[in-house]
This record gives sequence, structure tokens and C-alpha cells, in this order.
Amino acid sequence: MREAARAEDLLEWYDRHARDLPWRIGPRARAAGVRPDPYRVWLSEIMLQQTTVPAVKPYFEAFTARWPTVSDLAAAEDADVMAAWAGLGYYARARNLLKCARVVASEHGGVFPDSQEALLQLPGVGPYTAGAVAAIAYDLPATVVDGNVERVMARLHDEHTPLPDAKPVLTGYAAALTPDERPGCYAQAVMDLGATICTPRNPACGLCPWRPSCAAWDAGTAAELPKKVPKKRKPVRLGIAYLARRVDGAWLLERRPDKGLLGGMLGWPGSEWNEAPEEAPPIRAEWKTLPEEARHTFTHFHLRLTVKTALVPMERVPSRGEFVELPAFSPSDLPTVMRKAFDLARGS
DNA sequence: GAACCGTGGGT
DNA sequence: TACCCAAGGTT
Repeated sequence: MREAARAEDLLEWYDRHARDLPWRIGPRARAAGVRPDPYRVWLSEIMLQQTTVPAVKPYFEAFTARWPTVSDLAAAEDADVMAAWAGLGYYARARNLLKCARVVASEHGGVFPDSQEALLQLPGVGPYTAGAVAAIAYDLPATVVDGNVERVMARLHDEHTPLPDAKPVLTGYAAALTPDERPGCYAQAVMDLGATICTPRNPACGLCPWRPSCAAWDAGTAAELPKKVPKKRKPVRLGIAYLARRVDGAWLLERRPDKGLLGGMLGWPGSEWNEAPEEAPPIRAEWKTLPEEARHTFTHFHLRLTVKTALVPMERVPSRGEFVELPAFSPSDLPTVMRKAFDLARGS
């Protein structure tokens, strides 16, 4: 008979194997009763949504250095925050990040709410993030279910129902395991287990503290769980981007509308992205088409972007966008697809 | 519930 | 090359 998994066994493992991450506090401080700064916990959790730890680290360091508190962030210019987020993806997170910071600053006195229910009301904060902040920052026994936890629970219980249908059942399993002692450490421990031991492929079951309790280990099915419904394949869309450089070196850029793809980000004026894009030059010029197109894959389609360039005189007025001189504009302010087009135009 | 929303790394 | 995957949320 298999013994039920115990939270304390995982906590013991965590105390020996916890990773040192920029948004975590050390074990000595934790033992002394210090809690991590809710602002840093929240910021890290937003950045970590669907994003890997290595990708997040430099952005987290940059944000916390530039905006040390939520009130600092609330006072930031929109364009500065969007530029700082450029390259990290899912730009609605950055827009909601600012909204949330301003709500916390103006309606909560600069202090994050200390309940999962209140956290859930904040922009960009869903069930996972509300639980994570409640648990990690406030040590509340919230049930935290991310992709790691889903995978760990599916394997512990040898659950073969495909996601997302299995989500409620897996959440129930996770809730039953959540302890009243050290729930913040426990939440991070399950996610660390999923990230380092109970991995999607080639799980290191030999190192797993919960192997004696794992139904999938017994059944030999761990590596094939969790089941997921197959994804649709991505269609190819075409587009045209216009990179106009004024003789003084300024580039013609356009702020994208707040909603939709790359919402709120800076980009090159261009056509719609579809099966047969139409010419849409933002300024009268002799446009040259680059020999190579910029290729980029988004969440739900592949893009092949034709890049056109032109050199325009000082007095020429664009029909769309604004010229931005070089010190005010850095290519690192652009989302990746736009930076790819820029790199092609510069020949780098 | 399903679609939408980025990016980089691994296999 | 193509697909999978990552500490999801919003509409």
C-alpha cells in the first residue's frame, strides 16, 4: 500500500535544495521570521507567468533597481515601463502591471492586500498569482496551482484526464496537500520540485522525495503525464514593415494601440498581418525592399515580415508615426519582432 | 469554453 | 524543421 504524500517531506527536501533566486530571501532571514517584500513577490510572479526563470532574472533586476517600490513603479511613465518590458513578451502583463501598481499606490496606501480574495481583484492578478503572493509574501495557506503543480499532481495521482479538463481535479489534489505550517515555503517547494525534479521530460524520479507516494511511478507513466489536448498548428501570416530613417538619423516609429497583439508597444508602421497584406507606406519615399524577410513566431501564428527601408529628408511629414532621434530611441525598446526588422535594416 | 496573447531554449 | 515547454490572465 502506497503512503499518502506529505507536505513535510517536501519541505524537508526544499530546505536542502531551495534555489537562490533574486526574489527570494535567504533561509537565515526566513528562520528569523522575515517575510519577502510583497512588491518583489508580485513583480516576480507577473514576470514568471509563462516565462522561464533565466529570461526573467535580468528584467527583475532592472525593474527593482529602477523602481524599488510599488509607489515608484506607479509613478513611472507608461512608455518607460513598456520599453523596460520589451523582449519579455505578453505585453498585456506590462500594461496590467502599471494599472495594478497604481491601484495599490492610490487605493491601498502602497501596500499589497494580504488576502487572496483582495489580491484577485487587482489587474493582471489571477487565481495563481493571488495564491502565490498570499502564500509567499504573507505565509497564508493558499492553494497555488501552476503548470508545475498540475504536472506533479497528475503524476502523484496517475491522473490521465487531459488538461485543461483535469484542472479542477488536480486543484483539489493540490488543496488537500497544502499545509498550515510554512505554506509559503511549501508553495515554492512544489513548484521547485516540478521545475527541477518532476520535469516535463525525463523526470528525475530517483531524486524525488515523493516517489514513495507517486502513483505514476508505480504505474511507470510519470513521463507521459500530464496528458494535454493537442494544439492547433499555427497558420502563416504575411506583413510589410516600413523603416524610414531621416537624414539626421531619426527613425519613424509608431505606438501600437493598447489592445491586441503587442499592445502599447513601439513598432514600425506597416501593413496589416494577414494572407495578402496591402502596401501602407507611412511617408512618401523611395522604398527599397530588403532581400531577406524577418521571420517571427507568435503564440498563434507564424509571421513573415517584408522589410522596406527609405532615407527621407528633414522636412518630409509622415502620415503615420513620429520620428524619434537616436538617444531617445533604443532598439532594445522594441518587441522582438520589431527588433528583428531593425537588425535586418542595419545589416547586423 | 475557446481564443488570444511573446519569447527563447530544448529536443 | 517543427513542436513542446515555461511560476497564466483576460475577453
